[in-house]
Amino acid sequence: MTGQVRTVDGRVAGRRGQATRQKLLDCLSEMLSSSPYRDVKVIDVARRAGTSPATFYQYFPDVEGAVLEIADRMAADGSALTALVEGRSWAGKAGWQTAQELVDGFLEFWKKNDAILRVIDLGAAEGDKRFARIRAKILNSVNSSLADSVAELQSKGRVDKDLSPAAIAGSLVAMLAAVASHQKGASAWGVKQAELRPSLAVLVHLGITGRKPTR
Amino acid sequence: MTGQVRTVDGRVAGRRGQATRQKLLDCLSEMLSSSPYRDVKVIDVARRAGTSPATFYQYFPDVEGAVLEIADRMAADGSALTALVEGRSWAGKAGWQTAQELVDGFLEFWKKNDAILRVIDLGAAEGDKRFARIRAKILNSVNSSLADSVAELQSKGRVDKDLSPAAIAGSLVAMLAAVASHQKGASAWGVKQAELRPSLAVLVHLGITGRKPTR
DNA sequence: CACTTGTCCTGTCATGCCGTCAGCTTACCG
DNA sequence: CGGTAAGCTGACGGCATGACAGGACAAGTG
Repeated sequence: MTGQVRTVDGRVAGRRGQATRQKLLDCLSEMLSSSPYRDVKVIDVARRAGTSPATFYQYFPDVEGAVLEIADRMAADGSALTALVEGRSWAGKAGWQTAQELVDGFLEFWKKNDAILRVIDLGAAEGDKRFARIRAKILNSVNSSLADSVAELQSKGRVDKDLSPAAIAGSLVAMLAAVASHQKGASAWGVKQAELRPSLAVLVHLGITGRKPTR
Repeated sequence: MTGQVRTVDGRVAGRRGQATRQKLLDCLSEMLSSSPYRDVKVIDVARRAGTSPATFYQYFPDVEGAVLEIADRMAADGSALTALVEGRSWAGKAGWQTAQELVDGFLEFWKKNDAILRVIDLGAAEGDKRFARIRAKILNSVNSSLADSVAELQSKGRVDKDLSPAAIAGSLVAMLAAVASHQKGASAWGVKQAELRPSLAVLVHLGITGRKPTR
């Protein structure tokens, strides 16, 4: 599946080359965490990696290209989110449990990858299809599974039948992503971190099942 | 309240100066809509405004400074969102009406100002307090009003009392903002635009009142 | 061991944007 | 009409970008 790693000018990268390439990606990741996306410069990344700008351009067309690579890898890793919803029950106490674990997993994942996720979100919002695809890949793993649950509860008459399951699931997932990406600044709008988790869990449970959770 | 407009080097701006300044802001706004934030350069803005980069730096410290100015004005304008929730009822059919109009107003506002709102969101997520404050200013107008409604319904026993009203309201508002900022790309994750509105309205109504809307 | 081959890195260069300054032009006012 | 402050820009040093050719290095070959 993963073809050979290639440089911009078409050579195949060997062991040493892949190591520097990886180091550049790592340093770029750190830079994204510590400074605004707009101010991340190739020369800074190269310096931090102990190499020169020319080397960077041998492996990536530009900063955006490298960011896409990081995002792609994280997207693959992000399929771990699927485990949070796949095969879970939304009935009774188990449903409350499911909602809580989904929220926790989401916040955790976002906290761990906040820098790159910010950039993906921006790219997608700006209309860049490559970023939009990656964002969809990450969220869809949760999204489609939630949509299935909604559709199932619809057939039992618990949820309004003329609503689109995908739209409900998508909105809830977007909510989780949005809150997660601003969780650091939550206190700025007068909410304590600890209050966020239960509230989100209740909202998710309400949205999926149409009922308040039984704890 | 609004002090005199001043240039970077301390002069007071006269009629002509304020016009140029405004033109620069307008052009920057257009640039933000048409190209990625990362690629917006001072020289492009200046060229489009029919002036020189040096002039830009006379009125703004840098691109970010000008963006903050645009954001600030929009935040003032954005208090129009307050009208969507202030003094509205969440009971019965009126409640469903309120939810729908809130969603509509939100999506509309976002569609009109998507470019600048994207940048504000990014800045806030990156931890810049100036952007966070502006974002809070926009969202708080809706947020606090919603929180009041939740608190009121809590006292009637309709909503769980150990949940933070501010956290619930904040999460719902974050959802609206997130979906709004990705509404163009909604089809990418398999949802039609038209399906979004009712789903969001239902979720908001559920979150605030704890009950499905009666239509 | 010298030689070859192909990968890997960097010095260097042209180009273009950044951010600042001195200085020129324009408008206003007594 | 002269003085004063506002308004604008040309020009400049500095730095990032992106391309290239060539040197360093490791591994295989006779």
